[in-house]
Amino acid sequence: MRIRRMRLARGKTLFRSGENLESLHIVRSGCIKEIDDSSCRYNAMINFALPGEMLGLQGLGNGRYGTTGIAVDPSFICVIPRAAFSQWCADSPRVATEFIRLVAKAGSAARELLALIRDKEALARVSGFLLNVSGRLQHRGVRGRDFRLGMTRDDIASYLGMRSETVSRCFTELARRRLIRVSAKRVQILRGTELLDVFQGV
Amino acid sequence: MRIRRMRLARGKTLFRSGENLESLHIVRSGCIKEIDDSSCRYNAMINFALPGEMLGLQGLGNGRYGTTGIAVDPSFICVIPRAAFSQWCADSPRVATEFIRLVAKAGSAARELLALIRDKEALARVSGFLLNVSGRLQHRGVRGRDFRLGMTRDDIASYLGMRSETVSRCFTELARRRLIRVSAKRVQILRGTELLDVFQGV
DNA sequence: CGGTTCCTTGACACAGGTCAATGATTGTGG
DNA sequence: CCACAATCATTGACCTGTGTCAAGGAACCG
Repeated sequence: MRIRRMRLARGKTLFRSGENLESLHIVRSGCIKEIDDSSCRYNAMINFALPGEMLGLQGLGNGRYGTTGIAVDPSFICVIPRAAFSQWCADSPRVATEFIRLVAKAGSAARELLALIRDKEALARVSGFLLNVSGRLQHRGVRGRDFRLGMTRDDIASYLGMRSETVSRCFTELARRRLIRVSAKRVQILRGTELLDVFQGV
Repeated sequence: MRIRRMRLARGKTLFRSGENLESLHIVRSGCIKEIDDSSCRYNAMINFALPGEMLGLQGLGNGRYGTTGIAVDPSFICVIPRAAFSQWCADSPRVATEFIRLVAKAGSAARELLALIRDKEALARVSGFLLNVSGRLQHRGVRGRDFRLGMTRDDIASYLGMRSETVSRCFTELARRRLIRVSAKRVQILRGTELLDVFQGV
């Protein structure tokens, strides 16, 4: 049961919702979005994985992928066969406990997003989203203030529970205030502190 | 390491956010709401546990309670010491795997709520909420079409990402259409099928 | 029985959804 | 490498759902 590596072109599908969960994945480079195609909404993005992050954990609940994973940027992926994963858990309770921890953490990500969407207005959501991406990139040691957002505005909109027009307006407004700079898919964070203020609704 | 049972009066706190996770809990009767007091919002309910359901799972990620648990009805609770839980996991990989499943499922509940809030308007959210409670009660074999909602309108509102006034208006509207009957905290579901239609936004 | 908390209802305002038109970017085939 | 088409992003004008504020009534509790 070897761990494989693979390349995935933009727009290609890594796994499909409902399929048997054969492998877990780790993103080495690029970006994979998870969409919920069970939803009536078209293209409802419910998560996205940046370099260093894991995919498929929530599917362990019932052995099937709960989402469809699509590359929004050319990506490089580690593939961990499920059998290997199960073997590790069986071999070592310590590993199993660690995985419980990981899965629980994946759940709390959903909870954070929930809080963002329930309690904040549009501009705060977009600020929070940008800070979240920035933080996650920095956490892995890369360029956290100047990055490419491979996903479309529609993806971001469905992720944040709003419309792409509103996302666009928020980007424009934050740029007008000189907190960020945007050109197409490239985003620069100019004033992180003030962006945090907007996020927290000061 | 015995499993204890305890009684909890309405309004009493079962555990507090940030405290060391000493036990997991199962609700035998009554209802426990979990609120997120880290949020700036007052009384932000992020979950509630009905009879037969487990509490605290998402806290396994870091060994602390992530929420505060409060009884909204007089409740009867099973207390499982964390040490007992860890012991089971260490003794049997099978139990550990089962817990991974449970924790993953707890995460998917958050995801469902997320979908409800992102994609549906107020009336659909309230319908979905009522169907959810009804289904969970029936799942445990009890009166699923006629139940008491111990929590306040404010709790429901914060759970569903809206205002208590709007929750009230939705209840009134559903009652006007004769899909439910409401008197204070008592709710009867009269036409489940049509309620489902409203939920799905027909 | 009186006070407190909770619920309902109405009037009004505004954030964000909707629709439509234009411009920018990306991808493709010659 | 360029030209053309398709997709994606931006902006404006308008409209609607839900938040906000306020007032009155019902339920609950000591």
